[in-house]
Amino acid sequence: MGGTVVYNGRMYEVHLAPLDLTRTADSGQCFRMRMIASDTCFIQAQDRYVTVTDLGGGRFGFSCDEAEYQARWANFLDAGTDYGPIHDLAHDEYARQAVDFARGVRILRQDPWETLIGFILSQRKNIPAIRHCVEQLCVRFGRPIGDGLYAFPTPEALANAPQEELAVCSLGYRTRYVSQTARMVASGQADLYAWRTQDDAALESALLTLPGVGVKVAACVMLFGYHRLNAFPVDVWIDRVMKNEYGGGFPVAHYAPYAGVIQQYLFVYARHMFRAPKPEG
DNA sequence: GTCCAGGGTAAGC
DNA sequence: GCTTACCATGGA
Repeated sequence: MGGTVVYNGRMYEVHLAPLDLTRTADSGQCFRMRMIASDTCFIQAQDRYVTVTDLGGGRFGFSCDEAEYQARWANFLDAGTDYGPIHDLAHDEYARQAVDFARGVRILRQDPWETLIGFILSQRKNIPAIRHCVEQLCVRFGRPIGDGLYAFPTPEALANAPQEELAVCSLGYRTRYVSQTARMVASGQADLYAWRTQDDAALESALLTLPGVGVKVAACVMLFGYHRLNAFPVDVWIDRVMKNEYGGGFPVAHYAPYAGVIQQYLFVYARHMFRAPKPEG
């Protein structure tokens, strides 16, 4: 824990609003993004890493040059999307509260393979446990990229890993899911990048053919790995919100084609409310 | 020590 | 089609 924090002396400054580093890092969509100070987060994705500091006033400092920011991190943080019109869709009191609380959370554009493995691991685990598993996989099977850091493992690396070595990463019964899915991807039987051209329904069907991927994990991979903003994952938290606040039927269609974004705000808000319940509530 | 976690699967109805 | 037990592990 703690890990290595790298400041390489470079700093590229950019305006990016709204962006809430803390709530995005803790939003359960990315397991290699974490706060390392109250205003600074450390992001690892595939074989790259960066430190981002909130400078105030919507300005952020990236520990890289402009070329790398433009080539990688602007896209990762979905800098090109205007979230304002999505926020305006909130049409009931609870949704408005969720948007107000979580409006700085962005839907990150993560790599499909990395997202797929992360969410296969996620089943019946809490977020800190998922982070631990992902980090173990990187350390044990990822390529060293300097400064004590490791890339996310390739499909080939996980496909060739003995299951007993995978199990050391606390994967539990998910070990065979990871192993089998990695083999399908490494062999080309499942071409995650070709699937980018499929429509939502076809993409979901393709994801559901992978071992350890059901409708919920498929929705998470679609939303966070393919940026399909209408994908609507229902986990235990969203299930509670739908039952407690919406009588069991959330108006998903009202938010099309951005239902997944609202879902993410509801997820972040619900977890916050559970941790910090209202006085007298 | 207990309860729970960004669920999937297979068996049973 | 819809329920239900079972799955391993660690965090809170």
